[in-house]
Amino acid sequence: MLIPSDNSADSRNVQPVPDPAFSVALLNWYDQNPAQMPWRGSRDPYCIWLSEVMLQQTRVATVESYYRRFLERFPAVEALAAAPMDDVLKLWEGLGYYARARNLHRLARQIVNDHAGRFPASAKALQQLPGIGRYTAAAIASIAFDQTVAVLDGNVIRVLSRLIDLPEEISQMRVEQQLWTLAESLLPAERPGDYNQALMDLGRTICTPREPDCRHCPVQSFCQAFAQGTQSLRPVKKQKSPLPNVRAAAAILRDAKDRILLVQRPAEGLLGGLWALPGGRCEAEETYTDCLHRSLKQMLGIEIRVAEEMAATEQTFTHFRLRLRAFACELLAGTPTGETRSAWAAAEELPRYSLGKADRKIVDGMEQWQPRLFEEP
DNA sequence: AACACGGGGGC
DNA sequence: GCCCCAGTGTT
Repeated sequence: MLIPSDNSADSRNVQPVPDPAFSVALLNWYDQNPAQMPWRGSRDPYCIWLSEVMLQQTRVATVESYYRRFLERFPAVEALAAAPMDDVLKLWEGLGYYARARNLHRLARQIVNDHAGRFPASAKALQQLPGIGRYTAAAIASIAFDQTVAVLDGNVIRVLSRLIDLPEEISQMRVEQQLWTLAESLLPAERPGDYNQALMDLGRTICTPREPDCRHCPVQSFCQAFAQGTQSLRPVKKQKSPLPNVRAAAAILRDAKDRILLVQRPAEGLLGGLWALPGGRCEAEETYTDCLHRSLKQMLGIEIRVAEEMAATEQTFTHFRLRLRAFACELLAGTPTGETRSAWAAAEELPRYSLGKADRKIVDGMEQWQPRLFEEP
């Protein structure tokens, strides 16, 4: 047992006794069940950093192909620092949380310009860099630099909250702090990087959110939730409120050469820096047509006529549900001007632009809207 | 402490 | 449809 099994208020502040047998059992399992990933085995801080940023809130299976493409295009931090932001965002398209790509690019330039191309080795120094929080700093420091620092991510939270059968809701800062302390107390001095990865592998493959495979768990004998039969109840999470619905309208504007108008979204905020069909969110009670008139006048200073609806799509974001409708439009007056960067894109150029999923879906479907002017023979 | 920030995979 | 993912930054 790692800590007293009762979770009464009296025992809440009792520090767990680190049991060396725990890390030994975990590392043995790790050595005998190697999980293959493109970044596994590398000690290059650039590679570890890239993989860890991509893995933030993103599954291993999703990251693998992105990681390979990214490393092929930017083999070292100097190549990334020298690249235009648009290229970075294009490689990131579809991976989501685009602030990660912006911070990645910023950090690469910082490393090259201010740190002679070298990553700092300490978790504390790493955490000062953009896009690197406590988790990522500890992951890089332990894996690439063999520093004895603990990680705490979604996987580790699940494993540890089961290990001590934690009945409290985990989003509270006090509880999270308690889990960090527990993670640190369990961390062995030897092979901290492998140990951290072993803990995350365990959470990903054995100690899963639903129906954990406790029969094959290498640390089952240490697990209080297993002993109590409460593993499916841990960790305790706060229930989420229903998502609000957001309506948005997009304009399909074509010029004489049949190119369509794209705009670049503001660098910060939702889908920041990506390209998009011009348009925006509908205000309360506002019709889609009125929304297009308003937003295109505001963004680009142009007057349009809104014609027929060409496509509609739905997308669920973290905190709202988007209903996007796209309308064929006609340019009545003016030419795109103002703060918003815009471009007329020919069909064959569309793949070069970085678009969010909803816009990409609409643009990809365009070919079917009307017969091609030039059929293949 | 609460919220903004994407998209996909598994059931 | 719902959950949740190798989290971070802002307010």
